[in-house]
Amino acid sequence: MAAQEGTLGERRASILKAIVSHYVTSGEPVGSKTLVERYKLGVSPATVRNEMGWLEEAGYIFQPHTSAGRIPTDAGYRHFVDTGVPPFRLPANEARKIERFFLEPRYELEDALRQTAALLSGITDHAAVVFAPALERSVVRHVELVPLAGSRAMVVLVTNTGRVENHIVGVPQDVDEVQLDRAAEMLNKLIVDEPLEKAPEKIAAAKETFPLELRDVVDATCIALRADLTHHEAERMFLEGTSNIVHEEKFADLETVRQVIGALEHRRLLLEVLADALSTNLVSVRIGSENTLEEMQACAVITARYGTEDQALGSLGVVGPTRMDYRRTIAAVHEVASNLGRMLSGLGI
Amino acid sequence: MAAQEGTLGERRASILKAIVSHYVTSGEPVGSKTLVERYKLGVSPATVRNEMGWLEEAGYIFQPHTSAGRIPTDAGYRHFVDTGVPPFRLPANEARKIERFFLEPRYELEDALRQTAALLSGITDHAAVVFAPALERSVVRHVELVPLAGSRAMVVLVTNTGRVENHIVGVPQDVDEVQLDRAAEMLNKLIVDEPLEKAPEKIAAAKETFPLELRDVVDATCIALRADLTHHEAERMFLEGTSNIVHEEKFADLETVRQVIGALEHRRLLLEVLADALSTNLVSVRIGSENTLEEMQACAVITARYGTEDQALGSLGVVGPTRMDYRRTIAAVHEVASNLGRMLSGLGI
DNA sequence: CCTAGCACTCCACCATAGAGAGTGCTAAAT
DNA sequence: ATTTAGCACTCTCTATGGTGGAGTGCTAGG
Repeated sequence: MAAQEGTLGERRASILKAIVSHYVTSGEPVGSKTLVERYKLGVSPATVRNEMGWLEEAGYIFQPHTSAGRIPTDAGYRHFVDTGVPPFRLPANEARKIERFFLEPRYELEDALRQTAALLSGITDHAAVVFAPALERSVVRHVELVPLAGSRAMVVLVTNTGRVENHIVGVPQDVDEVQLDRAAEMLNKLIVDEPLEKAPEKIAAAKETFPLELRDVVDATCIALRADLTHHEAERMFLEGTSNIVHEEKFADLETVRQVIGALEHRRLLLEVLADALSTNLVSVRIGSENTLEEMQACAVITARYGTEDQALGSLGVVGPTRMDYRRTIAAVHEVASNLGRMLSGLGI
Repeated sequence: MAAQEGTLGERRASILKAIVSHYVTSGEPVGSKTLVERYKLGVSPATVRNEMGWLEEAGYIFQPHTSAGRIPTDAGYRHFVDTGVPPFRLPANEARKIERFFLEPRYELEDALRQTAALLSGITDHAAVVFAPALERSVVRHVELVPLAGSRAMVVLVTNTGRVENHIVGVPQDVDEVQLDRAAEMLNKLIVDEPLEKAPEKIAAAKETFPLELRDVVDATCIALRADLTHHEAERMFLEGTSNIVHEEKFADLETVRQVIGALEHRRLLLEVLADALSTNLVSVRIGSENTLEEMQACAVITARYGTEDQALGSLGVVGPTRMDYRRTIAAVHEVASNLGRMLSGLGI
């Protein structure tokens, strides 16, 4: 029956846990009396008060002012998450909702990812973001050069992860459609089934084998691929449920809300926030001040990678107030991530 | 010197104009004294009061409570927009900002459109949305069938408007890559340079010319094209600057903010809001209750189409509080739209 | 080591009052 | 016939002070 308790005693741990649980749902600072009434702690309010004094000293909770109840600090939430989470499953109806969502047939990767973000947002009531499979380790499936008007062409790249990138390049006046086709054919021979990362160098190495008049086009394609690879990552994220940030009074003031929404819009920043989810195997939780991003210090960010056991395809997560139901949210993120991974591998991605 | 005055007298018109101007910048209900002090109306406060009484009767302004100043109604803003706008140009530095933005080289349509939305949002300080060129009247440039793992293939469609759509389809086990290539080649012969709208029927009509073993694939492609055409429009919009909705205290209460942001997230709704911009040639302004969408009745929506003189490619616009600087915003929307149109036609789109 | 009791602190709520802004009306002035 | 000055009135906003309640820390006793 002894719960994990970290470095606190068992009683202190359960008091802290009760404080977090209660505060998350009520939103009001919680006092000793409420605590013993609602949670079977088996001690008197006075004892609880003593322990709360200790917990405050240790930095797990704080008082907004003298003679108010206690509120968990970031460290308090952290302890709660680290010790209280494992044995939790989503309520059956939500689990089924997820399952059913991933059984629907999908025809478009972008669509599917955006809707996944919407699903996650809907289940958690927080803002949700999903990153498309990373290009770095993707394998080239196909390259196409499509002529456009005015001595331009479009380089279309298809990867094994279902991503389709396009890039407009200039082509010399005297290169016609037939020649473009030939260039594309040669390029395909060269880089199909190669990792995209390696593609540019492969092409560069084989440059001499291309007819002289096509070299400009090949150069441009090379640059295009490299650009897709580096610059473009931040654009392939799907953010849904921003309105949830405003929804609740869980965020103290409007200025905070503005900051958070502003930060969410900054794709590049958000990319960083979710980046390290790719390295951890399980669900990653960043609470308040644990976020390096200043605008996010009022938030908890919960992320997970999705993909196969051995290889991460991408990552997803939610952003909400530190005062959130961690157990539920973590379970939801985990569940959606693993379902998405399964679906994509079912699609042969 | 006589300003346009609509159906009101000249003096009433200029008083209304003064009220709108002042309220938009100050945010406070404006009274008769302030009015004569700041705007050279040449009459006494008492006279202004009389006229304000008339304007209130006529529904152009209202009092939040007895003995407060007046605030423009939607009809008041409407009158202001209809009479006060024509002679206005963006401040030079902003005009230059737009110009410079569109001189930068662009390689990717999606990128360009998203950044255009960000630009528009930055200039106007409102939420901005840009719709990609519509698919309906686009012309097919290229179709490609790329094999994926697990008896699936990806249909990649490139249009003359620079859009690249993709769609995953199932293919029979016994169809290999060579056959897919052949099918793609035949399809290209059939529908390249045709309007996308016509493509499915074209293919259906020529179905008999395809070898038996390819007909399933061709059918699937047909369905994919049709799906791209109909279902997918709402997904190709780029929304930026949502945080501006929260930014200002121009929106009365938080609930309104939540509603607006929620509506913005509903891509399908937003599509409708911007849809009729395609029909009007100039800038369209919808103020408050003029919006059919209930959640948007606290907003002004300003939209414009972009494209060539004779053909609209797509539309863009901003969403902000009814209390906005209409002249500036309208000028900005107009300017960005025409610049975007010019840029795209420069790209041969 | 726990608990009951108690004095203390501070917020949240309410009522009250006064200042200020702006109005509508009336009567005088142009 | 308009316009203006004057005035009483209304309503909000802010500050003020008082009260109740929740919650605490401390102390003394179990």
